[in-house]
Amino acid sequence: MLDLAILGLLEERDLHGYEIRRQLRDGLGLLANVSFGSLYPALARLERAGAVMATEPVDRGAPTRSPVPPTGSLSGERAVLRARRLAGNRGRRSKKVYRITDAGRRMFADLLAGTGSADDARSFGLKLAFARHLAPSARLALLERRRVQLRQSLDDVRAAAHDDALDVYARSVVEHTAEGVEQDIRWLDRLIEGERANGAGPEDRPREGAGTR
Amino acid sequence: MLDLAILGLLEERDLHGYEIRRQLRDGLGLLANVSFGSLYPALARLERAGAVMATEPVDRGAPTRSPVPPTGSLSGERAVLRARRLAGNRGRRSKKVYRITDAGRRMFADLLAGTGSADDARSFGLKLAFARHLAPSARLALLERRRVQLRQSLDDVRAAAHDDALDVYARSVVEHTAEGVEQDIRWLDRLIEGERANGAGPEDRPREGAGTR
DNA sequence: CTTCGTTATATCGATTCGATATACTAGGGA
DNA sequence: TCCCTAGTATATCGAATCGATATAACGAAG
Repeated sequence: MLDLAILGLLEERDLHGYEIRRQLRDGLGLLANVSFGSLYPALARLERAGAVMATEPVDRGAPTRSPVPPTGSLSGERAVLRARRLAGNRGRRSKKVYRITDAGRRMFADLLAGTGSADDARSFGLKLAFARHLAPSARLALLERRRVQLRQSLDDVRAAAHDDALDVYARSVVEHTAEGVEQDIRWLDRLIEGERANGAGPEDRPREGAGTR
Repeated sequence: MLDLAILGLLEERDLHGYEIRRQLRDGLGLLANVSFGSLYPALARLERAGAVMATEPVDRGAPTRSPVPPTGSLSGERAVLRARRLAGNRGRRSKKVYRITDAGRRMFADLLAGTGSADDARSFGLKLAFARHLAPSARLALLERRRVQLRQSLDDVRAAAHDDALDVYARSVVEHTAEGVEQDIRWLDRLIEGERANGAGPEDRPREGAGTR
């Protein structure tokens, strides 16, 4: 899930972890508010899998220092770092800038088109946010798969609403959930209609429509 | 999160794990469909914490058998079980029926009233579903806390929508998210109004003011 | 000069999920 | 009779994610 988001951003340009988080939060809002506790392990995972590679930023004067070895005393470690700083190491904290690889691009395409684990609202929202990378037919398929899932969800939640053992509060929760699903379905229907209108053209032309930024 | 749901159901009556899952799924729908991979660890956790206790169901003819020891051969283990069955052990698979303790009831009250980790939609929905166990003032406080959070979310997601680097698909996702939050707020407003109308009655006098002081 | 806010990477424990294994019963055909 | 499936029931495993926390550097404010 996170992998998709990371690779999607790296398709555009090279980024470091902090920047990835910011773009996800500022760009997609709540939907993609990801914590560092999942982001950094995810980046390490993707690097291990060969989907991304870490590149040293060029603006460093000195090569990356090895981590400070534990001395058993906090002040000891601080002393080491202070010595380094005073010794003329004026470089910034090393940023690890990540670049997507060919394998990563393949992985992104698979994640985006694949039917696996697209069943929660967040995964779907993320996929749709990157839907410009899909061929029109695959985009339509994504929307229709999601619609089928939501129809099923609506049936389930309506069945739950018929349970007469619910008190006012539980019932309100269930009914509000149903309304949310209905709104989702109407949204999907508008998107599907739009896709069909657009896709009426002759061929799949992946003409890019995103801003350059 | 799961702890709250489990304790809430056990407040009503004793239940075993499978039944807890069914009631959560059938009663609250999507909001509370929980997997066994979280349910059973949660029950073990609560038992360790002394919040619930496992009681043997009375309808067993024989005491619970110890687990079949590994013989190194599958057919060997099957043979043991077959022998048991043929020997007259007609009992069902042992169900572990859980009962809430006094400590569990206290824990439930704390989880329900506590402001901690109430920030996601699922936790809030769950709390509201059990809101009949709250004093009217605490119920109102829960709703108003949630409303503040949603207002903040709405600001965030609207800020995201102003990002002009978004293509049509990403923008649609963000706008739909905003609509969902708006709908949530309207729902909350209806609930809050209902609470105020109800709470005007002489019923519940909470003594210590849950609001302004 | 010290404190504060921001940028930046990283790890930890806890929770949750999905998949899987095991055990038992009941019913429906072949 | 014998097997196959479906339902009930408990349990564990690995992986993903979160929230909290630690560490580090730096510029601006005071």
